Amino acid sequence: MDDQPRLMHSSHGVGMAGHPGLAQHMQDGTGGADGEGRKQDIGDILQQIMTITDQSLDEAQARKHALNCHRMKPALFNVLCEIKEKTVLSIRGAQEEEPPDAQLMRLDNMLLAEGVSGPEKGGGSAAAAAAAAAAGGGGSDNSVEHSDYRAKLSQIRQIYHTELEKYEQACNEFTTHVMNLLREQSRTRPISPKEIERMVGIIHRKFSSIQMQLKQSTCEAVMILRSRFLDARRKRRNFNKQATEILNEYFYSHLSNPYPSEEAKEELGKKCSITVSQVSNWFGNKRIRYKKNIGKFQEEANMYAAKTAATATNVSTHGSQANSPSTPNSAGGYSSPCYQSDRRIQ
DNA sequence: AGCAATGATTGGAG
DNA sequence: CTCCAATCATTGCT
Repeated sequence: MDDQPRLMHSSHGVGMAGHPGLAQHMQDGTGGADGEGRKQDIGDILQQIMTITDQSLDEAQARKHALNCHRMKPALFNVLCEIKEKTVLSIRGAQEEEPPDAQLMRLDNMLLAEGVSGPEKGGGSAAAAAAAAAAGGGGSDNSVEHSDYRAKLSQIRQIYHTELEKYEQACNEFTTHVMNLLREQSRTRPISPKEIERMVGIIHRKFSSIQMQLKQSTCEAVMILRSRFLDARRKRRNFNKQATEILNEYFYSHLSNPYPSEEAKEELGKKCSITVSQVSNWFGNKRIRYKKNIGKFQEEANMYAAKTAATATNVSTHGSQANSPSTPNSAGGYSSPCYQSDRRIQ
C-alpha cells in the first residue's frame, strides 16, 4: 500500500509530460493500421517508466512543471476527468453504503458498560457502580478484592486508550499523507474530490478493522478479568459468625413466614454488613435447604428458638413487652415449626 | 483427597 | 420482579 502513490506519481509524469507520442495517440483515437508504430510508442513509454526512478528529483520537478505549463494541458485534463468520472461512477455507487457494524457496536457497548471506553471511572460505569455497591457492604476483604479488580481494569483501560490513540494518530497521519499526495497529483492527474474521499474511506475502514481487533481483545481481557474477580462463586467468603447468627435468628423467629420484607432485608443487610441481595440469597438458600431436610435443622431451630425466647423474656422483664415479632410463633412452637412455603406474604 | 456446608448463579414459574 | 429448585464453585473440616 505504501508504494502505490509513488507508482501513480511516476507513471503519470512519464505519460503526459515525457512523451508527446501519447498525446498524439489520444488525438487520433482509433489508432488503426500502424500497429507497428504504436508498439514502438508503448515500448518507449514502458522504457521511460522503467527509468523513471533513475531520474533526479529536479528533473522530475522540471517535467512536472513543463506538463503543467503545456498549452494542451487544461483541455486534456478535462477530458480525462470526464472519462474518469464516468467510469468511476459506473464502477462504484453500488457498493458505497456499508451497514453499521453490529459486532463493532456490541463491542463498543460492552467496553462502555465495563468502564473501559467511557468517561474516567467516576460513577458512570456499571462496573464501578457494581463494585462500589458490593464493596459498600464494608467487608475489608471485599474492598481489597475490588481494588485489585479496579487496578487491573484501569490497566486494561490504559493500554486500550494508548493503543487506540496510537491507531488514531497513525490513521490520521496516513490519511493526511495520502490526501496530500492525491491533492498534489490532482493537479496533473484527474482525481476528483470524491475519489480522495473514497480513498480516505478505505483507509479508515482498514484502520477501523485494526481497531476492531483491539476492541475485541480488550473485551476478552475484561471478560477474563471479570470471571476471575467478580464471579463471586470463585471468591466466595463465608459470612462471619455474627452475621449468620443474626440471619438465623430472624429465620427461626419467622419460621412460619420466613420472607423478610424489603425493609427487613435492608435492616438485616446493614446488621450483617452484607448486601440486600446477599440477604435474599441467604434466605432463599435457607428456606430451600430447611424445607428439604427439616430434621437436620431441628437442633438449630431449637437452639435459635430458645435464644429468641430468652431475649424476649429478657426484654419483657426489662421494659415494656414491645418485642413481638410479626409472627410470634417462635416462643413455644419451635418443637414443631410449621414451615409452609405457600403461606408467604409479598 | 474427600466430604459437607455454603454463598452465588441460572432457568423456569407465577 | 420474587421465589424455587437445581446446580456450581469455593470454603473449611476430617
